[in-house]
Amino acid sequence: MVTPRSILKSHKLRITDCRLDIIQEFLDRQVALAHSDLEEKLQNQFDRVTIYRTLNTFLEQDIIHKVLDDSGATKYALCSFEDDHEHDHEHVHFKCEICGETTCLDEVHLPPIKLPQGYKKRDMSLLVLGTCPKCG
Amino acid sequence: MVTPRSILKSHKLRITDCRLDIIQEFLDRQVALAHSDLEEKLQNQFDRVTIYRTLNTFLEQDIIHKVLDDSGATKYALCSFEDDHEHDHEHVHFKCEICGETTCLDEVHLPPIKLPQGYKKRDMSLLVLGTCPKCG
DNA sequence: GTTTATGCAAATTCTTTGCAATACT
DNA sequence: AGTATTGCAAAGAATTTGCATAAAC
Repeated sequence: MVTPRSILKSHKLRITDCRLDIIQEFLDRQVALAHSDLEEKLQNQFDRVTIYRTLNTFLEQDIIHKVLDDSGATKYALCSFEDDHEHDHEHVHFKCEICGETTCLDEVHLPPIKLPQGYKKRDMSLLVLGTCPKCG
Repeated sequence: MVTPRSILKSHKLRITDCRLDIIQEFLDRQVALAHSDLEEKLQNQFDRVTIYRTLNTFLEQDIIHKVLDDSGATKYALCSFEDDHEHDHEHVHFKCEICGETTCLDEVHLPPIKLPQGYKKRDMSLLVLGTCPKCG
């Protein structure tokens, strides 16, 4: 079972309240979160800087990844730990233009893409913009 | 033929040096550019603020579009004026992890994607990360 | 006890806004 | 001439850095 604690332990990171709370937040809401979302949620519990540093630590450790966003804001989401076998490097996200939420569509898989001569692919991210079920 | 001048005219925008130079820069280099790239290139010719405003004007007029980037920097690229028929709302970009350049892969087309129940798509952007022909 | 994370202050970078001067049509 | 754009100064976000204190192992 995946818990904030187990995630930190498996990455050999110290267990602190801020880290636990941030991971918990990602687990609870299955959407991509920006620094500002976390700051708002964990209001006054942790310093703004600590949240930045925590996010950067998690990025380095591949606990979270950046989610592309058209608005300019940097958003993050948990890397999926289910299919951990080889970190599948394929991200499909949906951003609702009404509520602004970005969700990971883990169940959607990208068909193979043919790239022009000479290009070598290592990772792919698809961002779909539109209307989500809640807002539709 | 597409020239900086013709682009501005067809969008009913006034013809100014800054606008001409920025469009020219996009035409010359077929890559996505960040504000900082333009600032560097047009060094001391125009104010930083003017470049920001020009980019925003072009965005509103659909002369350029934002290109997703994993680095956090906002990048822009010209909208393709060839297949102008209905602004096809499908963007495929390739970012080389070695030289950092992002290019539009106009020749690559996304196969139709099946979204889960309730999601309605309006636009899609694919970012492929890897190695480009020059760096490969 | 040693190492690492946190909080606070402050520095940097990125982006927007207001307003007078300038350039475009 | 009338309107939109530019440059400059300044304000406001977003993000990073340094250092002493506090917490984790």
